[in-house]
This record gives sequence, C-alpha cells and structure tokens, in this order.
Amino acid sequence: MPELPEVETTRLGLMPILGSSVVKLNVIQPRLRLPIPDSLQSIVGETLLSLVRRGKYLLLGTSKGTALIHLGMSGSLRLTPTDEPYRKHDHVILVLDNNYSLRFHDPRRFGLFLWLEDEPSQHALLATLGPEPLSDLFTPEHLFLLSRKKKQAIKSFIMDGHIVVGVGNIYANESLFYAGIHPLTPANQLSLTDYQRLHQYICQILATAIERGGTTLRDFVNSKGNPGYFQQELMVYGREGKNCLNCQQVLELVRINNRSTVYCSQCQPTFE
DNA sequence: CCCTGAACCTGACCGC
DNA sequence: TGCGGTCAGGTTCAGG
Repeated sequence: MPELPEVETTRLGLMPILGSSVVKLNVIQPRLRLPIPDSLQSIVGETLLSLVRRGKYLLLGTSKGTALIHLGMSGSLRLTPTDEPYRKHDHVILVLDNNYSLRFHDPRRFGLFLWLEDEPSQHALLATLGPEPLSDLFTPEHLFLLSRKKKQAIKSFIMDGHIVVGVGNIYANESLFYAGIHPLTPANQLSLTDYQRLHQYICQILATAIERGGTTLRDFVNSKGNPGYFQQELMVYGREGKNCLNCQQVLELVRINNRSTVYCSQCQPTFE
C-alpha cells in the first residue's frame, strides 16, 4: 500500500517506540530487494532515538547506526505485543524492552531493511534523491528546469525519485488529472505555468492524503473550489471505463512504463 | 545520456 | 476445484 502518505502515517504511528531499546532481533527471511545484512545485529542493545522519513524510506536511528527501511509495494511496519504469534511474511522482528515488538511484514519482498553505520544521507540509495515534495526545495522552477531536455512522458518524469521523491502511481495519476495535463505529454513541452499548476496539486494532494492518514482523498476539494471535486474516492486511479467525475467522459486507460495510467481525454487534453 | 521494458516476489482475482 | 493469465501502491538496471 505504501505511497508517501502511508509511509508518513506509518512513521507517525511508530513514534511511541522512541526511547525504548531493542532486546532481540529476529530475521526470519533475509531475502528482500537487497539481503538483510548480518550487521543489523548491531541494533540489539541500542536505544531507538529517531525515526525520520526521506521520500518513502524510513530511517530508524540509534547511537551506533541507522536502520534504513523501505516498504516496497506490499510492506508494512507494525507494533504488536511481543507474545502475539508471527504472521506469514513477517520477515524482521525487533523485540523491544516494553513487551512490544516492531514487525516488518512484506509479502512481495520488494522492501528493504538495511543497517548503515555511516551518515545515512551519503548512502547510494539516498544521496541522489530529489527534494521532498513538501519542502521549500520543491518548486515549479525546479520541475521546469530539470524537464527542459526530457522528452519522456510527464507521468514518468514526476514519478522519478531523482526529480522529486514520493510521487507514486496513484498520486501521479491524480495530480495530472487535477492539473489538466495529459499523462503522455513530453515533459519538455510543458510551460512554467503548467508546472506551477502541477506543483500546486502534487503538494496539495500529498498534504491532504497525509492529513487523512492514508491513500483515500476523501472530501478533497481543489483550489478552485469546484464542487464536482467533492467526493468519496480517487478521481481517476482505478476508475478506467467509468465516467469522469468532472465531465462524465469515459476515463481512458494506458500503460506508461508498465504502470496503469488513467486519465480523462476531455479534462486532460492531448498535447500537440 | 536518455528512455523503455524487464526484473525482483507473492497473492488476489477472473475466465474457462 | 483447479489452472493459467493478469494485475498490484516501488525501484533498479540492462540494453536499445
């Protein structure tokens, strides 16, 4: 389930673990996207000091090093009573000193659970990431300048974590719909004005989703206050073949970089 | 360098 | 009930 809002919601829900110590580590399945390193044993005995999000990564800090965690497509982190039975696909268990355990669960195993001894921001997986979408470093000008030599589809461009982190498939679809931009538009064909609009909706949709604590965009209202945008579900994602909630046009489905892409041919007109 | 498609995995669902 | 195909919220990497 995890897009950036879910990762942030996970982080906030786990903040109570800070201050507790790890009394035991149990690695049941070390084969994730990258193997869980033996050095993760170093976390045993450590007090959990910080929990920070960078893009869709979570960084669990101790005085000796940092656990770098990614939930992939199907991962989750839960705090459970230590005596609760394991579930299938519980791969990593941090037993804490307060009768609770932190459990990393990930059926598809596209996630990560690494241990970094050095400055985390220097790690290869983090060093080249783009700005946080809800930070001052993410601006319309940033998108505009980086896009000038890119003829790839705008949807691929905003989903590239080296351009901006945290825009996953759902929110890429939704942002482009609200901005009225066809997802196949070459990135270098959009104007600064287009990027101002797109930037605004990326920020607004992510912030709203975080406020709501998850994926759904219940009651999301766009900046124009369009009453047609007040509804219970996503506007386009997963709605191919149904009517556009803004204009009733049947929503189209295309694949862009192997990802389902849904759009309204009337609200998101084809680029020229 | 740019870009696309495949790859990594398991599970849910759908049609036969 | 089972089988095969397709799809799923992420990211990296080979190859054109």
